[in-house]
Order: sequence, then structure tokens, then C-alpha cells
Amino acid sequence: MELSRTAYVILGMLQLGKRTGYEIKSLVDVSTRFFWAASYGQIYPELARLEKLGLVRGQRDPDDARRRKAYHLTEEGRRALRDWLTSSEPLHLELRHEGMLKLFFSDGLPREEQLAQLRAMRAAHAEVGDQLRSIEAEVRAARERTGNQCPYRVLRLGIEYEDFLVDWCERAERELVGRAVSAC
Amino acid sequence: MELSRTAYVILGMLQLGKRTGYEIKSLVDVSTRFFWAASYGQIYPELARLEKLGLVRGQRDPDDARRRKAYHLTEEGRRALRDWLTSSEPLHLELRHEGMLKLFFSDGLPREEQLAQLRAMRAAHAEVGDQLRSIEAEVRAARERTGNQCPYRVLRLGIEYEDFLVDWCERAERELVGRAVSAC
DNA sequence: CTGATCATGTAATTCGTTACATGATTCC
DNA sequence: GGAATCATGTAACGAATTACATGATCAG
Repeated sequence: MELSRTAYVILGMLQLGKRTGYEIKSLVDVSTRFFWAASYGQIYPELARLEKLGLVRGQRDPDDARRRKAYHLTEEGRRALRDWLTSSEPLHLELRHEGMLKLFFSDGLPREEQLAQLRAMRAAHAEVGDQLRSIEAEVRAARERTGNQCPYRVLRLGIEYEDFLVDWCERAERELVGRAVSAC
Repeated sequence: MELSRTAYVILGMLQLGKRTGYEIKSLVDVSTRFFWAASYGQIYPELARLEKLGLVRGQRDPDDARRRKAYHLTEEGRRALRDWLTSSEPLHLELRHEGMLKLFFSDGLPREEQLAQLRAMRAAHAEVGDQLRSIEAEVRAARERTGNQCPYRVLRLGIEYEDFLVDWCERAERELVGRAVSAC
């Protein structure tokens, strides 16, 4: 039974407890989004599919006028998640980075424009880094509360990842400026 | 006139000279692929679209039984590429990283399995790093030959990027192993 | 009472991959 | 002669986003 990666995002989020589609989306938006995004247009249909497959079960509270439907993992769902986590299939690794793409084609552009590109790329990564740092204390607190190490560990990876790219941009900017000066 | 990013990959490759769809694909596969992939299924239809828009022009050599069609940039195409390179629209930055996703959901997995995940992720990045290093001398030589700095600069970024992730995995592995030892 | 947010879903569209079909050329 | 590679394309499919529709609840 082949599932999409986004299906595993859902199973993973449900492993942490009963949740509605809306809650899953909110969680994704402050956590996995940075390395695996998901939209409503995927989440709701995927929940229906997973329920048909028997991997999750959803229950609607009849008293709830908002017709919220909270899903939880079944035993089969828990097994599917575990199988994926421990499988040794090649990892899906995909990067689409317009900043690097522009940089690649920038020979022939004036130095000022190349610098502007690097600064834009640096700003974008600095901003994501700031976003991640702004939730760091909260995620660390959740780690102490729940004992779950992984989300904080991955958050730290995200912060260091953004820092690496910011640093690379800075170095490339200095290198470009350095050339300009020595050419005078 | 809104173009897809992949259209700009094509325009960028044609900036370097006249090329067939096949040649563009081959070039992408050893260069931009690592931060912007493209398949035949995109390249050929996109070339036709760009020709209809007047941004590229393709010519078939009547003597060539292989019916090769080599494209080159028009003035309009050159302008479209330049506009994109110097535009300050927000950058499309997207990462889909199954390794980080698994890591995120791995609380509850035995330490051995968590270690196996980290090793798999490290191996994947080490392999890409090796691929990039294997073309480094060639790309550096092309830089000396053509004077184009950018492809080599971006290649260096790719190598350092993979190194960073390999290093992060190593540190995370050591941290996990360290805990195991101190728990004894 | 009003705007923000909670909540569920669908439809249209875009982007991209994979697989297939077809045939020429080159290298051994 | 046969395999690898050059070369162009299309069709089917899958993955994901965006926009839309609809309505309840909550905080001020």
C-alpha cells in the first residue's frame, strides 16, 4: 500500500493525539511546513482516503454544530507510520530555490545587480531563521513537558540551516565587494 | 507576461548559446538540477510555448535526418531573462525533505532506528556531495576558459550545503550515541 | 454586532514526473 | 550487427496550490 508523503505527515500528526483537519493544517504550518508543506486541498481529501483505507478513524460529535470531525490513528495506521519511519527506501529530497537559480545565470549582470540578488536571498533566509527562532523557547518547553526530543532537534536543524545560508550569502557578498575594490 | 521558473531555466541555458531541447535537459541534469530540476515533459512543451511568445526561435537543419531543432534567444527573450534576474519579486523557496520529516516524527522509535535514519540521511547528502565534487575541476576549468564565475560559485554553494547537512547528521548521531552511553 | 478565527470541503488549475512511441547515429 | 546514446515529442497521471463556498463561534 503506497501512500503519499503528505499522508505520512497526517499520520505523524495524529500519532501525537486526536486532531481535526483544521488542527493538522495549523500544526503543519508551524512545524513541518519548512521541509514539507501541505494545504487544505491535500489534507481533507487525504483524510477521507486514509479513513477509507482504515488507517485513521474520524468521529463527529453530534452535539457540535460546527460539525468538527476529529481523527485518530487506528492500529493499522500506527503500523503504516512505523513501517514508513523504519523503511530504507530512498529518501525523497527536493529543493526548488529560485535564488540559487538566479545566481547561476547571473554572469553578465552588473556587480550591483548580483549584490542585490545575494542580499535578497540572504534576507529571505534571515527572515525564515527569525521565524524559527521566535518559536524556539516554546518548542523547547514542549520538549520538557512531553519528553519528545525530535521536534526540537529538527527545529535546531532548521535554524542552523538558515544560518548556514545567511552566512554563505554574506561571504559571497564580501567576495564580490572585495573584487570591486581591488579592481579600482 | 508571467513565465514559469522552468521557462527561465530554459532562457538561462539559451543565454549561453544555441541549444536543442535534448542539450538543455543534459545541461540541467548536471547543473541546476540540484536546486531546480526539469524533465523532457516540461522542456519540449515549454520551448514551443516560448517560441510562440517570441522569446526563443528554433531552427531545424533540413539536411539533418535526426530533425534536431536548435533554439536561440531573441532580443525579447534576452530582455525577459534580464527582467526576471533583476526583479525583486519574492523568491520561490521550497524544500521537500523526507529525511527531516521522518526525523520529526521519530519520538517513540528505538534509538537504533533513529540512528539508522540519521545515517541514511547522511549517506544521501554525502552522495550528492560526492557527485558535485566529481565535477568541480571541470566546472572550475570552464570558469577559467569562459570567465563566467557564477556556475562555479553556485557549485561551491552546493558542496558546502551538502557538507553542512552531513556534518549536522554526524553531530546528531554522536549526540544520540552519547546519551545511550551515559544511560548505561 | 462585527470581525477574526474556527471549521470543512470542492473545483479549477498549474506544475511536474513517468512512461511510452519513434527513429537516427555512434561506438564497439 | 547490436547496444548505447542522441533526439523529439505526447499522454496519462500525480501532487499540490489557490480560490471559492459555506457556516459556526468567540472576543471585543
